[in-house]
Amino acid sequence: MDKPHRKIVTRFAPSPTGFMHVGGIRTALYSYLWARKNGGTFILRIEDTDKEREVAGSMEHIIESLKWLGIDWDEGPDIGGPHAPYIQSHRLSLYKKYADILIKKGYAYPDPYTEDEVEKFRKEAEANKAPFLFREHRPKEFGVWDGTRPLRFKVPTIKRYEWHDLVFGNLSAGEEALDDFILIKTDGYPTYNFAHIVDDIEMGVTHVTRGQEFISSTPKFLSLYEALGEEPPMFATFAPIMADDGKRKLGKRDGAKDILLYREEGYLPEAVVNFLAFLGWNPGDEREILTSGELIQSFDLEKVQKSGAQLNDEKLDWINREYLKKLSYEEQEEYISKFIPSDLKLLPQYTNEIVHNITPIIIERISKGSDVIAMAEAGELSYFFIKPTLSKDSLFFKSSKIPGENRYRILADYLEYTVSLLDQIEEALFTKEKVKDAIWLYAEQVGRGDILWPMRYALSGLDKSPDPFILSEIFGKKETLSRLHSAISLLQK
RNA sequence: GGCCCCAUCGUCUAACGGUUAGGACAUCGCCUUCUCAAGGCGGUAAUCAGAGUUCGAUUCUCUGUGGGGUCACCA
Repeated sequence: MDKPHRKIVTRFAPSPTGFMHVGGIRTALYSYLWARKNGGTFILRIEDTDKEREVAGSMEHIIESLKWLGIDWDEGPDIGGPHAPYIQSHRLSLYKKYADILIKKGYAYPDPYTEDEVEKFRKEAEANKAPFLFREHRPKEFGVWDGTRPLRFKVPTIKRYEWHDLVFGNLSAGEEALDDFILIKTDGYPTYNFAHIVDDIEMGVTHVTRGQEFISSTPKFLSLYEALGEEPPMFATFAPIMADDGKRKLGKRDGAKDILLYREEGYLPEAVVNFLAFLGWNPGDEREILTSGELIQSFDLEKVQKSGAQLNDEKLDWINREYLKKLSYEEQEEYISKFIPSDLKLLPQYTNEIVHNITPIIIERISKGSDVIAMAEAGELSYFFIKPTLSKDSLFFKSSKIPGENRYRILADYLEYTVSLLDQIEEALFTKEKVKDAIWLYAEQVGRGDILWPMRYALSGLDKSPDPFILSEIFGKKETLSRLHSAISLLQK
C-alpha cells in the first residue's frame, strides 16, 4: 500500500431537489468518514444546474439535516472556502472557461439537431434494440457555438475503458458506454456530467463517492478527463439502499422519508449515523455500537459492501435504545421532556420533579424510537400527571379470580389494608424497596395477582404499566395513598 | 435489447481454499417470585443452481437463474 502523497479531498454534492433521505445521507456519511479518517478535507457542494427540478429551501434543509447528524464540512456554501463559491449556479463562468478550452481543442461542438430530431434517433435505436448513441449522428463539420444550441462533447477516442473502484474493484465498459454528451444546455447551465468534473478538478477532489447509477457513465467522465488532460480521481461507488421488498432502489415513492423526520420521531442523531454506517459496512469485528470517533477510526471504503442493503427499522430501534441508555441522566430528562405533549405540560401537576422521576422508567420502557410519541399519544405518560379515571368493571374484570357477590368489598378491604401498610412508611423513606417490603408479605398471603393488580391499577389506571412499587415511589406517599383511597371509595359505592 | 454490476440465516453482515459457517436485529422458549416493557439465558434459521479447478470450495473459473444499474438539454 503506497501512502497517498496528496491530501485527501472528498465532497458531497447533492442537488437541491427536496429533502435528504437515508440514501443520500449514507453517501455523505461515507464520504465524510473517509475524509476525517485520513485527515483530509470534506467539501459540501450544491449542484443546482437543473433549474426545473429545483425545490426552494432545499439547500437549507440539506444543511440542517447534515448538521443534525453531526456531519460537518470544511468548505461549503454556508462557510465558504478557498474554492468558493460552492453553488454551481454561481460558477457559470468557470464552466464557460472549460467549454472554451474543449472547443479550442476540437473536443466540443454545437449540436445541430432539434430536440425532435434527436428524439427520432433515440426511437430508431430503441426500435433496433440498440443503445442510443448520439455520436453516430455527429456532424462532419462543427459549426460555431453561439449558445443557442447545446454544446456537445466530442469523445476523443472510442475505446474500452478500464478503471479501479475502491468498492467494486476493477471495472470496465465497452465502447457503447461512450457518447457525445451535452456539456452546456440551451439554458446556459452546464449538465451534471460536465459541471461536476470541472468542479472536482478545480476543488482538487481526490476521492469521488457516488451511487451505483454512475458506474455506466464513468467512461464518459474518464474520456472528458482525458480531453482536458487531467488525471481522474479515485472512485468509490456505493450500491443503493433498497426498498422493503429488497428489489428496488429505495426512492421517495417507497416511503424513503426526510431524514429530519427521524429527529421528530425521537431518534438520536448518533443512532441514525451508527445505523446508516452499518448499512453496507462494518468494522470487521463484532462491535455493533460505534461512536462517531470509532466510526472514523474504523471506516474503510474498501470494506463497503457491493450489494444493496435493505433498511431494517427494528435494528435502528435497537441501536437508538442503546444510545438512549448511554445518555446521561440530564440528557435523558431533556429528551423525555421534549416529547411530553404540551397540554400535559400545562397541568398544575406537571413539575420538573415528576419528569425527573419518570425519566428512568420511560427510558427503560422505550422499545421503539417512536415509542415516546406513541406513549404520549396513547395517554400512557399522562397517568403520571393526571389521576386516572377508574371503573369498577375493569377492577372486577381483572380481579375475577376473587369469587362471589362480595368481590368489590373484598377488593376494597385488600386496598384498605394496603393503605394501612403503606401508611406506616415515613414519607421520606417512601421508596420502591420499602413499599415492596411492606406489601409483599401480605401479597403472598392473599394471593399476589389478587392484590398487586388492583393496587397497580388503582395507581395507573392502565392494563399495562410499570409495577406498583416503582409507581408508588414516583408518586410519593401522599399521591399514592390518595389514588388508593379513590379506588376504595369507588369500590364501596 | 446492448453494456455494466451484484448474490451467506427473514434482515444487516463475518469467515489467508481447510471453521461444528461466527455475530447483531427480528423470531421462538425459559428466567426475571401480578401485567406490559426492559434485562438475563438458551433455541430455530443461510452459503441461488449446475459444472469445472483442487486432497479439499462460501471463497477461484465457466454456464445458468435471480436481482440491480444504465443507454436524458436529471442528477
